[in-house]
Amino acid sequence: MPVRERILVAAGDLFHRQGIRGVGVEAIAEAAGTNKMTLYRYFASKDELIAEWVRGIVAHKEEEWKDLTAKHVGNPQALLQDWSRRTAAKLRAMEERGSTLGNALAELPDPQHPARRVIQDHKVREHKRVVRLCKAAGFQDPVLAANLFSMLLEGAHSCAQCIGMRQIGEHLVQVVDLMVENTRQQQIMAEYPTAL
Amino acid sequence: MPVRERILVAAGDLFHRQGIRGVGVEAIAEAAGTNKMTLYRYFASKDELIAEWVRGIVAHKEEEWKDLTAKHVGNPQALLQDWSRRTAAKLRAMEERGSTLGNALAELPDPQHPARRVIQDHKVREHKRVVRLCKAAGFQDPVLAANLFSMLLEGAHSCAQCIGMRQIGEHLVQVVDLMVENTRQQQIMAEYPTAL
DNA sequence: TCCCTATGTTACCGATCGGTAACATTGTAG
DNA sequence: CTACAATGTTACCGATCGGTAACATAGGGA
Repeated sequence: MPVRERILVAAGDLFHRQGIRGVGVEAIAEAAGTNKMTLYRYFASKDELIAEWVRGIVAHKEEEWKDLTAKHVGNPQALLQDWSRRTAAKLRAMEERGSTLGNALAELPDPQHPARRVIQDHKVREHKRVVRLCKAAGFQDPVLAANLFSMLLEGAHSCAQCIGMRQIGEHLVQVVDLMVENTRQQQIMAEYPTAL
Repeated sequence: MPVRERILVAAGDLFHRQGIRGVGVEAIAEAAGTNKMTLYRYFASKDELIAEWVRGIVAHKEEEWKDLTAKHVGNPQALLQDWSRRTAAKLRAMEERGSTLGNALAELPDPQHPARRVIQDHKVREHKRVVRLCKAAGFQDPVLAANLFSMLLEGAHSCAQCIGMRQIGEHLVQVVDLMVENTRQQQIMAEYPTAL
């Protein structure tokens, strides 16, 4: 594994577990099996390293969206359900610490920080995608539905820390399934009451 | 205003705007119109100051819950609606930065940190309260409903940063109203489709 | 062999941070 | 006035941090 990649992986691991501001470049270099000098030969500054790490996460998420749209072409309902299931699966693997990008946003209050823009742009793109999906899925108020989805998915990461990951994950897919099933059979939310 | 309180207010303001780790004790003392020495005569350490600040926030929230329960005694549905409306109102006043406690949790990864326990205990208490409310409100699956509420309310703070505060706030109360109206008339979610 | 590139090593810089000691100042109650 | 308690001032400590300079080492291709 090339040095640069090892540094990014080590940095990501430490950033996520100890917080961006809670870890120094020296610790990152050591965790990557190298030293500070080499790190600074690949990244101009710690902030640039942070930004590059965030860019990697965002790129990975966008890739996943590509997979999802390719897999469920012409079936936005199934796409939304799959999305919630993947999120729930990730929740189960996420111990203690909440959303990576959410935490990063909390730790980088400076609006000028390069990483902030990357995250916000990505969230805006994601939201637009969800609105489009909800429109295609036949929701009568696609923006409302998309905001509901976003709130649920984002909130799941926060709640999972204090309530259980398993329960939150299961209920997340349960609610999303209900919403989607509801649009599938035009006569809406017939079984929603039984579940709630 | 007594010194100790001024320090707590100044600290809270700076913590929220610049991040806990992004502000030094000297800046806090100056913002409070005093100096570092006096600060350390009231707080044993920065971590204790953080913990005390968090205790204040949590106490304020618990107080608000007392108000809510006193105001809507015997009417859990109205309570939940009022809760969502107050949250939406706070969202409108929250510029850029997300949930204060959520950010604090992200900035204090150490499980041993005194402030962490305070936040987590509070969230657990809050969740139990919401479960009890959902049971009283007649939801068929109170735990599922409570988790849904929690995800929505928590997620609203995250989403408000990238989508608009106003829109998220409005949609939050809209969805909560639908859920609550649904339990009021046993015949469930009749108008939910029209809205979504 | 020679050289060039990538990486490691060490030492260091200036800044900032949390926290403390010693002393000066102020204001108020008796 | 005096005495005491609260607050301000200054200077400092040790640790850590982000970042750099200078030099050593290694390894591979010509």
